[in-house]
Amino acid sequence: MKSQKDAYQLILNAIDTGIYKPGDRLVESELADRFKVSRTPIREALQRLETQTLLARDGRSLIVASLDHNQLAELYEVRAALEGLAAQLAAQHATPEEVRVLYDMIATDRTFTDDPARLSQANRRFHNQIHLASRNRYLINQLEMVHRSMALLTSSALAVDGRSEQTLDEHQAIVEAIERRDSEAANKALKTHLSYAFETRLKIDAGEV
Amino acid sequence: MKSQKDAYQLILNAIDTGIYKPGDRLVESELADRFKVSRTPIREALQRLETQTLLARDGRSLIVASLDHNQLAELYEVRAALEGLAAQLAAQHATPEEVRVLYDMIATDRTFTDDPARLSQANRRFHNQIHLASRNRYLINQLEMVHRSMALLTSSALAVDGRSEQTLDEHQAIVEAIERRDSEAANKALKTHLSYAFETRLKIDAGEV
DNA sequence: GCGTCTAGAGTTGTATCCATAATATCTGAA
DNA sequence: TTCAGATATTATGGATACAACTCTAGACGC
Repeated sequence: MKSQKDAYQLILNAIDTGIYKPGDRLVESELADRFKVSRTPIREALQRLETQTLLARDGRSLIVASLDHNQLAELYEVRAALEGLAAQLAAQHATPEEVRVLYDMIATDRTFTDDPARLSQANRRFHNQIHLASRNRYLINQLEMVHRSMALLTSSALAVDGRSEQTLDEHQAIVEAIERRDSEAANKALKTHLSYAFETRLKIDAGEV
Repeated sequence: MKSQKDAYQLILNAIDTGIYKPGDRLVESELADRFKVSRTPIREALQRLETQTLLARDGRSLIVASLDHNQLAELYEVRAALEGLAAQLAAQHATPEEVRVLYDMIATDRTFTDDPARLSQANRRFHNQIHLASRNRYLINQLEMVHRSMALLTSSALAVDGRSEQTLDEHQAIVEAIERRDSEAANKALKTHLSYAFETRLKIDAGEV
């Protein structure tokens, strides 16, 4: 049975896989048709997506949100603050087991630095693990939203030459700070990491245009 | 005409005015009845409120979210990070006019330090003004959500003896840092301010129980 | 008397219908 | 040819009807 949660996921996937691109108008009846459900669950899913700012209003209708240069910069500022806080809290709360898991992740990730898609997923899991270690559910939620916005609306920045190795080195520095329980250093290390990531993205965007 | 936005506001107000308290179950047909609209706009409003974590699921039904001690602490941590960032950015972007407005607000607020309700509203406006000066729309959004959670789910912390004057002195310090364009100091001043505010809240909660 | 199964009421979830608003198109005139 | 006005089509928002699911209470059997 299709349900409201399904409709939400289905639309999310459709946006994710590029069936609907930023700026595209989403027509309820069209979505209902595509996913073989009535307009009701579609409408509710769309509203959810709208409140999460993944969709935007254009007059009366909804379009897939897009991030212009300024918005991307703004998003990165907020993300840096939240991720920095997560690292800081992780340094305070992470158990030895969690630290080991983080180290293991980095070690594993080093074995496929030439597979950007897989690395991107691994990157996501790494950051997620830090979020969880923060022991702050509200923060975890906020970061999930931030990541969703970024994941859907931008392509991966890990395909640049040498960026993979650099990324993992930065990850290493973050985990070391967490292991030392040095929350200040962890905060800073994560912010630095994101700063480089943002820089890389900007370079990609500049080149692609 | 009742509309979906109205339903959202109506439910929000109903929670705000204590008609529905944290933990209360919200029955769609009951709300529809109360507000003289059909279940459709009610449902959409409820979904919005749920994604904003003002409502939580309990099995199949929705209840008004509540903040326990831990959640309140978690919320304050995130709020401090975001408000700190806002102050930091405000120090970078605020125009002289905006700084003057902030100073004016403090001056005005000093004239009614004995009216907690009015002061609470003024406090809200003051912080809002700083948010706007950050020039970061995403951040403004996030902070609006944080404030909504806190405003709905906790009573004001400004009714404590002497806290009003102290609050305004802290506000003064924040604005001075912004005026000096000292973003680091602004960040710190706002975080300190919130730290005291949280401390006050904890004292209230401890006394009330 | 206790446990389980069934029947029923109540609530959420889905589909469809209707009304209204917005937009696009077509026609006519300048 | 272009602009304006009117009309027609289409999409969204709201109401209602219907189905599925859950939880409870009562009855029957062990």
